[in-house]
Amino acid sequence: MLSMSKLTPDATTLSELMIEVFRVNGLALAAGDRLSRPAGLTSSRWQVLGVIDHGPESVATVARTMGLTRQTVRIIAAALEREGFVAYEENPHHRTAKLLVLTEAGRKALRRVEARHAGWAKALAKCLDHERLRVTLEGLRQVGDALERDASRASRKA
Amino acid sequence: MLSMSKLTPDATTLSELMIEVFRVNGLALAAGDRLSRPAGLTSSRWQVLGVIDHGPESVATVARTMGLTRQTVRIIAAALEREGFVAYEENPHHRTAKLLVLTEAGRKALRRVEARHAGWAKALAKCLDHERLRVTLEGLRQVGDALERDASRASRKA
DNA sequence: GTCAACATGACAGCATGCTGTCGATGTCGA
DNA sequence: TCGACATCGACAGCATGCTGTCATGTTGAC
Repeated sequence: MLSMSKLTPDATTLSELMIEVFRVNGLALAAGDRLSRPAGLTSSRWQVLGVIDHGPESVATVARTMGLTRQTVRIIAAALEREGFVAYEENPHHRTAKLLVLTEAGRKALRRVEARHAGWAKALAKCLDHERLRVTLEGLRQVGDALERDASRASRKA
Repeated sequence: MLSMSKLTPDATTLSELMIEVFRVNGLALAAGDRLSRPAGLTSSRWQVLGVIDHGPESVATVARTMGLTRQTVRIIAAALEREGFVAYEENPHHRTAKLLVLTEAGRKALRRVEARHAGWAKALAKCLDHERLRVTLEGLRQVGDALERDASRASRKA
């Protein structure tokens, strides 16, 4: 995605935007890991805990919520269970599809990460202009929507 | 990165921005794969070819240029060599550090992807307002810079 | 009630990124 | 010239995502 020879100015700006998206994506993932590490978590594990904080859920449901595959969540859940952050609970509606539920340690870790995250986001936002942030978010959403239309068009053709 | 309870409005906007960055990142990667697949490539492989299009380079140099590790590029290069897109060339300045060089097939594949990419970016940019795109890029860069400062601050503390 | 879809969890295998380590090779200063 | 240091390619091992496949469970149409 880097070579930009023979592109129109608009297309060049778009390509530069993509590169910046890649950069911010990497930095944000690193920040998430940094925030969750002190609680013994990673970004993905923190996110799983966040999903089941609202109530016990099956692996498949968590996967759908997070936009990951069942298999991926299954691995994350196994790790979280091994480390005592979640437990498997019998599901009254399904014999084999057990429910993931937060343990006390899991809840405590989640609260800790959430507190760190809140402080971090607040401090970071203070360095940025709120109106500009809003405009950027809006623009990024338009780009995302355009990309999504493009993707669905491509998948229809294939 | 999803739970946003107890966040200030600024911090909430920032978090939503991150989520949108994740989304666009995924969509852009998928688009890159879609563009390069017809030429028998993936995003990473295309990018490696783009780097050595300017001239033969060692694995380590390509890695630095792309922001990946030597090991990762070594694997990609091995695949590209296996499939005939690149070849290893003797390096006059270093006996063991051979240079990656495009083969004719590699150059042809690269040109093909670049053409597809140019058309794709042009069509996509047409659906978007250029000025808005510029503002979004600018805003994203500020966020990226802030994240980078935050990361280097954190690494200094650790 | 039965049988065909569908949902779920588990397993194998793959892709692509990382780190840590090693030995070979280059480079530069004393 | 020689020795410390940096660089390079290679290997092992890990993390985290994916797909494909399978057996089992659940549900709904008939």
